[in-house]
Amino acid sequence: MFAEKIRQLREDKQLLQRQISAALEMDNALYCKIEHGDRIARREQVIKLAELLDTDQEELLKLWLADKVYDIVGEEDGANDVLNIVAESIVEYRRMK
Amino acid sequence: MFAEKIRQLREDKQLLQRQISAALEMDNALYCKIEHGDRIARREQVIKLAELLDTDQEELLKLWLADKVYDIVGEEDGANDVLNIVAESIVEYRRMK
DNA sequence: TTTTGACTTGACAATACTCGACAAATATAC
DNA sequence: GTATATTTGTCGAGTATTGTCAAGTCAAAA
Repeated sequence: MFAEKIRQLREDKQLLQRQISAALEMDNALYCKIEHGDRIARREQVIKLAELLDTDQEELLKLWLADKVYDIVGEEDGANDVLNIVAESIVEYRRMK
Repeated sequence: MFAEKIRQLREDKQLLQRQISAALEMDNALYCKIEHGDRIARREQVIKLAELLDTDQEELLKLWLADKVYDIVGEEDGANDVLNIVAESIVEYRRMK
């Protein structure tokens, strides 16, 4: 998801991990893990990444969030029900505001 | 969501918070917070709760998970896109297995 | 109006997690 | 072979979460 995406983008731009990690001011080992999905980036890092990789920030953030959600429901049965409940309650909540 | 649900169920059964919290072996203050949504229960607690409240375990777990997902995407714009991405990737992943 | 019991809240302590750093291992190219 | 890029494991520091305690409100009973 997020991981594969940034790998792809990086390779498309022919950049090295260490170039990215330097720009993000993070240890290369850490960036490597992020690209593998072993670690989760922080929001600001994602934002900066979008810039570096020259891709849409919003879209990248969505993938990043999707990963986080997947971590919670991915293995669960009834995962889809859960997603529906959430979708539903978002609609409801936003109507109130 | 989860919070309101367990409160409702408890009241329906005419139980006191301290009866629940005793059965769950937790401080009553903590249970109170959970019932308010200030704190998140752990999985085993949810399972035990379903039993105590005489309700469907699966369903209660779904609400509990929904809360957690909501915590992640609730405030985000594009939340629905995120949910769709996740739903999609669940389908995909499960096909592979 | 005191008292009692149920519930709530805030501040703190104890735990559990995550991040980032570093070293070492593995791959890939030259 | 060397050199560079990537990957992996582990550890401490920092962060966040969970649980405890004491003090609080509120409503109904005495």
